[in-house]
Amino acid sequence: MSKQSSLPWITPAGRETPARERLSVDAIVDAAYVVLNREGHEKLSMRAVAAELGVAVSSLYTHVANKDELIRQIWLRSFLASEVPEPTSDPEEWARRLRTWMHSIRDTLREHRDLARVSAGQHPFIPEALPQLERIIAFFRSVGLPEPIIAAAGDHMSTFIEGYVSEEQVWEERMRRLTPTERENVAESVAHYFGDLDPDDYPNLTDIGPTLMVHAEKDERFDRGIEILIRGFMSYL
Amino acid sequence: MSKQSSLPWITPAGRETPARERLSVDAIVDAAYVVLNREGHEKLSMRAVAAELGVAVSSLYTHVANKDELIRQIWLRSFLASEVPEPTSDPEEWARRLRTWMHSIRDTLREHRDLARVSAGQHPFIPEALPQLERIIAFFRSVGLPEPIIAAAGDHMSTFIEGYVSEEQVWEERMRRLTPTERENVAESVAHYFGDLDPDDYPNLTDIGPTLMVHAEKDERFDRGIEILIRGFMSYL
DNA sequence: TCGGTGGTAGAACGGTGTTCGTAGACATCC
DNA sequence: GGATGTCTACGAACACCGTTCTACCACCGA
Repeated sequence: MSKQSSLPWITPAGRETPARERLSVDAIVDAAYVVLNREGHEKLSMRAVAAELGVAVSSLYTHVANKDELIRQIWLRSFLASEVPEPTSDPEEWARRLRTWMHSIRDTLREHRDLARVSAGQHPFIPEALPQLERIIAFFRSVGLPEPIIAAAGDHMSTFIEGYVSEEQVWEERMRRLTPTERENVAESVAHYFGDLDPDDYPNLTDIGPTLMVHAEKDERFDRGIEILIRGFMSYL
Repeated sequence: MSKQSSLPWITPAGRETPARERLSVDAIVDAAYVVLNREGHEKLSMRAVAAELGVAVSSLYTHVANKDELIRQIWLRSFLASEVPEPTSDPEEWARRLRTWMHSIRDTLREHRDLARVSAGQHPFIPEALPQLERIIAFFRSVGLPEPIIAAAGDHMSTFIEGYVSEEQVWEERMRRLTPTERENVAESVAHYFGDLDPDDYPNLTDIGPTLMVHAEKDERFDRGIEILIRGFMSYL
């Protein structure tokens, strides 16, 4: 870099690096993602992000109004990254594309620890998100869904996926705190938990209680969940 | 109270009230509800709850392990308060009861500011919640839903309602921050926001964008949302 | 009447988001 | 080339937060 007038192999006293590598919103969001992945959403603080960048906390506020806006930026990046499927008027093909789209959203939320919890409650009405929103509406419209349903469909989809992944990660967090031997016996202790109930008091729970909690075949549950939604959507065609 | 051995009309020096009104989990949860309603979830702190009770912060910790447990207690009270409908095998009647149940859950969440946000992500598997859970399963079973669907149905229902009410209240919060004149023009500015878009770039958004955002007829949106869900459920009968 | 017990309280610790004034690097103009 | 002004990183500080520790003190049973 030619920022310094002194010769490059002579560093000015008291200054290790040329420094003043300019910050940017992008760099800040990058760092926030790193912190989020490594430490989880509870540890995602302005100080942690600043430390990740090797920068003072107060410097962040030149580029980002506050923590809420930083979180909105994090959400925005993942929202824009999602590949909205191409429109189609064939219901079967439409449902197939919707399914794989929902899977891909779930997967990106899964990849980044706690991104789901951070994303929940964000609205896609800010200007930067409009092109993506346009594509989403185009897709929902293409199969011939009535307009009032389209508005509900998008919300429904995102709240379901975010809620699902959040819950999944809460569960994983809880598992992470267990000892290895405890972890192995989870299925067993779940069975006991419901098995010990008095069948007279809890006829239904003793019956199907365990299936409520078994998160082993997680993907099955997700698939069943989105199938309920898709059937609901398709009933309006 | 007969806690003092001294005569009741003689108060010991330096002590205005008999004091030492014993704390309890119930009293703490009461106070937490008051704070939540009055100040919102961001202001719900251990210190605020303690102040509401006129008590030291540290005193709370003899009755409640930490803030997470306090929140779980708050959620538990609202969970137990919900009146689960009676089972029925008539699909039409079943759907009707499910609808009114979901309405009532939404209403209690609405009543207490930010209760929805606080409730999200709680699991009904703690022992105190089991009787209620038993009733819920009994209801879902009664119409003949397949077992794998039942597990998904409960989750689906609660994440939808919680997500819906949270979003609604975020919107209201935003409105609360506006000046009265701004508030009057919200519908207008929404129309402008989407109307100013180039129809060539955003054919779908200019068409139905406004219907996405109009929260005036909120209840309609909620009803459409739960109808999608119920149709999805019923498709498995 | 005397201990022991258990709930209360105050102070403190380490963390948080945010604000403010300062100081320095850069680009621009004279 | 030198002065000017703008932009931005920075350190310190403020007002909070959840939680812990220790001392105190009212009550209970002996």
